[in-house]
Order: sequence, then structure tokens, then C-alpha cells
Amino acid sequence: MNLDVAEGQLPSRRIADAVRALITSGELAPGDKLPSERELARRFGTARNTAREAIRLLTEEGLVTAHHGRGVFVREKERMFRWGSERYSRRTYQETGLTPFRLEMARQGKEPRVEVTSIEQITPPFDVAERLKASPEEPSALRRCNTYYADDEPLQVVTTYLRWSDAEGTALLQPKTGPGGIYGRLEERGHIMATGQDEIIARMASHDEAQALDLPPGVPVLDVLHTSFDQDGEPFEVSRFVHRADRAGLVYHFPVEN
Amino acid sequence: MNLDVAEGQLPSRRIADAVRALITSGELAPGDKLPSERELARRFGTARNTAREAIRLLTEEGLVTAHHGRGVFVREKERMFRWGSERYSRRTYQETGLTPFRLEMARQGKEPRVEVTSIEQITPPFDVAERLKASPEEPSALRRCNTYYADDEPLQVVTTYLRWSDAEGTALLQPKTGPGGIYGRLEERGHIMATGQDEIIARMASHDEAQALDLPPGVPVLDVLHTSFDQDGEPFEVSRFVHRADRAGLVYHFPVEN
DNA sequence: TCAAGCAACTGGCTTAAACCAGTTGTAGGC
DNA sequence: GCCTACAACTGGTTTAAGCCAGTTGCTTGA
Repeated sequence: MNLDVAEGQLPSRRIADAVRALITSGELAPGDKLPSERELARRFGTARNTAREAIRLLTEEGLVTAHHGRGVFVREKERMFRWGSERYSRRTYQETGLTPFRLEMARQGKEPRVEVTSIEQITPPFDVAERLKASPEEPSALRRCNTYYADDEPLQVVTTYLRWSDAEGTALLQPKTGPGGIYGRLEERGHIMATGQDEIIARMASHDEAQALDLPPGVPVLDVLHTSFDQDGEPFEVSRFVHRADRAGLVYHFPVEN
Repeated sequence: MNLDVAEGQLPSRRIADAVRALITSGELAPGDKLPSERELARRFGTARNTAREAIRLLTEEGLVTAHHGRGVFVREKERMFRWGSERYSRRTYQETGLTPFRLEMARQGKEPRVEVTSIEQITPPFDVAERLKASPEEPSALRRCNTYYADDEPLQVVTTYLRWSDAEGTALLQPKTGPGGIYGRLEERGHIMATGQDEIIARMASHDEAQALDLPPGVPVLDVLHTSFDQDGEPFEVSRFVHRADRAGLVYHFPVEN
């Protein structure tokens, strides 16, 4: 492995640049182990902290991940999962008997698991209340929190908000909502999903989210705020999907307005 | 300002937690200056590096930004710009005479500016070639690189790929493409955009992108790979939009497949 | 009055050393 | 043959100190 000293700048930058070059050139392949912090420091004639700072820079760029006691490794670029408007498709379910999540997992050869972490009557946060047309000042909503796993690796955290008036006294208060899931029960209450809106942002994870998703540092999240509208154009469900951005991608198809 | 010591854990975590609490409680408002590193260290009885590590954690979460020589400030949460399928709308242009970008800028009271950084005949990268149905082994594409500014602040970097056979000998080789822009010229070549596909991922910026977008550390980018299909369902244009994720959001509306 | 220059702040980066905490392979003992 | 225990690695965190480089405001002198 050739770690020639690059030009100018800060020592930590020089080390980071040299290692980045090895990665992009393919000399260090995904999954490979980097030299240890102490070894890098020795080779570049710096303090260990400086080599450590270089590795921090690379971690921040998402190029490498550190494992305590084992080493620092070139990150595998696997962005396996693709979500989009078909996430809400009823046709998928009718044709395959699988929810979109399970279908995507089957496609990837992964074992799906969904964990219901809480079901509560709550006062909805402002942004949700606005979209759901529910009061942000009373406990006007039901909140269901779920974590979705692929092979026991957490993939996404989903928080679903429904109007309390739609949920009260139904199976929506139970972890198992029955055939057709949440949307099945909501159809029985007269809400058939006709259109949807997804509002997408990317951001760094909060502390809690990073823990829930077992996120390595330097990985952002895709935050999708979904609103379902029924046959009358009325919103009846709002969900927030928080995905690990290194595992998830989104795809939308649309006609162009002429 | 009350900086009581929180429970357990690492000193750096304790400091970060205390400061985070001040921010989320609103005691430290967006734009406010944090105590200096040296001051935080003194109050918590730690070394300066430990206070510095705490601030690094908060920076990584996107809560604060440091300014050399001035201080560390609570980050303003301004996510002003919303893009989505209407980005490609011809109707907008016909009704207002403004491109979607200029319209959004006008909406936000910002001064738009577009800089063409390069126009070249190139061999397209694999993912683009695949979508554009162009050869990844010959210079089969035209690449146009643009940077979009709002009030002289870079917002997004856009790289557009067209088939060389569509672009050769047209105004598409010039910085100024004429009325209706790129899509106007492509219509003259027989491609009217009928549908579009957006593939969205979030990731940390590369070194170059961070510079081009003047990105503070800890801000991810939204990377949208757009494909335009014409009236015959043929792809004729692929663009990659790289947005600062702290300034941009995406919105998609869609009918639900029943 | 004004402006140059300086002092006192701010964060940025590095060194050097120490100890903690996971991981892994191996030498010994059973 | 297997398992335990340990040694030798790995990264994780902290301390303490120094110097550099932007920023700000005040002092001083023309």
C-alpha cells in the first residue's frame, strides 16, 4: 500500500487525502481494513490524534466506518431499498398478498420484521395537525410508532397519525390491525386513499433516532412526511417515515403538467 | 443561562446534552451564540478539548454552526425551498414566463442567478448512460453543468445529460439556450416531456460538492436523479440535482394505484 | 473626527500521554 | 479436542498545553 505524502495543507487533510485516494482508486476496496490509527500516525509522522482526525473526516464523508476493537473499514455501498408512491399501492397487496414493505424485502432476499413500539392517544405536533386537519391543542389523534427491520437490522422508523375520531373503538388501537392493515380498517370508516403527498427532506438524525436506527456516524436520514387523501380529497392519515439514507432511496414517477 | 450537570455517561455527552436541552427548550434561540469552548470547559470542569468534542457532536447533529473567530451559533432552521414534480412543469412557464427556479425564488423574495460552469461532449457515467439509453463507452452525451444561486448563496448544482445526437449543432451547446430553455430546444428535436422519474437519495457531500455549495459541516445533500420521457415513452434527458439539504425540500403529489 | 493598530477575544489544529473498552488469536490446562 | 485466560491488538475518550488564524472593539495618535 502506497501512502505517499500529498501536497500542502494540514497534516490531517494530507492523511485523509491519501487514504481517500486509495479508496477511490480501488486499492482499498469496500470492506477492506484501513491501517490502524497508530500505524497511520507512525507512517505520516504525526500524533495519533491527527491520524484520528483524518479518519473522522473520512467518516463524515461516509467513506469509512469504525468498529471498536476491530478497526476502520471502507464502507460497503449498498443502497438496497427503494420506496416511492407504490409504497401505498393497494394493487400490490391485492395481487401478491404482501404489503409493499414485505414485497421489497422478499425482492432483496431479506427477512422482514415489524415492531410496534407504541400506540397512544396524543396531541399531534403542529405540522401533523395542520396536514391531518386535527386540533393541535387537544388529544385529537392516535399515534402508532413502528420500527421496520430487515434481517434484524433497523431500516426505518414510521410514526402514523390518525384522527382519534376515526380510530376510537377499532382495531387501529391494537398492534395487529387485521387484513389489509391500517388502510383496510380506514376503508371501513369510509376513507379510501385516492391521492397522496410526500414531503421529503434530508437531515442528520437526532440522538434518539441514531440509536433507534443503529446509525453509524455520518449517515443522514431521509425524512418523508406522507399525507393520504381520500375520495373526497380530505386528508385522513399522516405518516412520518425516517429512513437510514445509506440503505434507502425513493423513486417517484409522474406525468408532466402541460 | 442554567447549565446544570446532566446524569451519567461521558463528560462530552453531558455537555452536549445540557446545551441541546437549552436549544430545544428555546432558552437558546436560533442565531444565539453559545458560550465559548473555553467557557464551557470551565463551567463543566473539563479540558477544552472535551467541550470542543461536545460542540462537535452538536455540529454533527446539525444543531449549531461554528464561525472561526466569532463563536458557535444555534443554527437557523430555514428550509425555504420546495421542489418536486412541478419543477418540470411547462404550464408554469407558459403562465408566468418564469422558469420554476425563478418562480420559487420570486416566491421567497430572493435574487436568482444561474451560472453555467461547463458544456462538454463526454462519455456518460454508467448510471446516466443506462437511463438515457446512451453508450457508456463513447462520447455519446452532452453534459451541461450549472450552479444555481439565491442571493449569491449556492443552492444546488445541476448536471444535465443529453444525447449528443439531439444536441449536436443546436443552441444546446451554448450557455444561453433561448426561449423555453433546454426543453424548448428539445421540443424542436421532437421530444415533448410526457412523464418523469425522480430517484432520490440523501448522502453526505463529497469534498468538491461541499466546496461548490459552500456547505457547513454536518449538512447532507439531497441527490435527485431525474429522467425525462417523451411522448413515445423514450428517455431523452437525465439530470442530477444536488441540493443543500438544509435549504431544500421536495414535494410529490401522486394518485394511488388501486 | 477619524483611522490605524493593538489587545483580547473567538474557534482550528496539533502534540503527547494516559487509560478505558471491545476484539482476536494463541498458549496452556483440562 | 476443547475451552479458558491472557496478551496484544483495535478504536474511544480525556487531559493539558501550545500555537495559529479570524473577529471585534477599544485605545491612541494624527
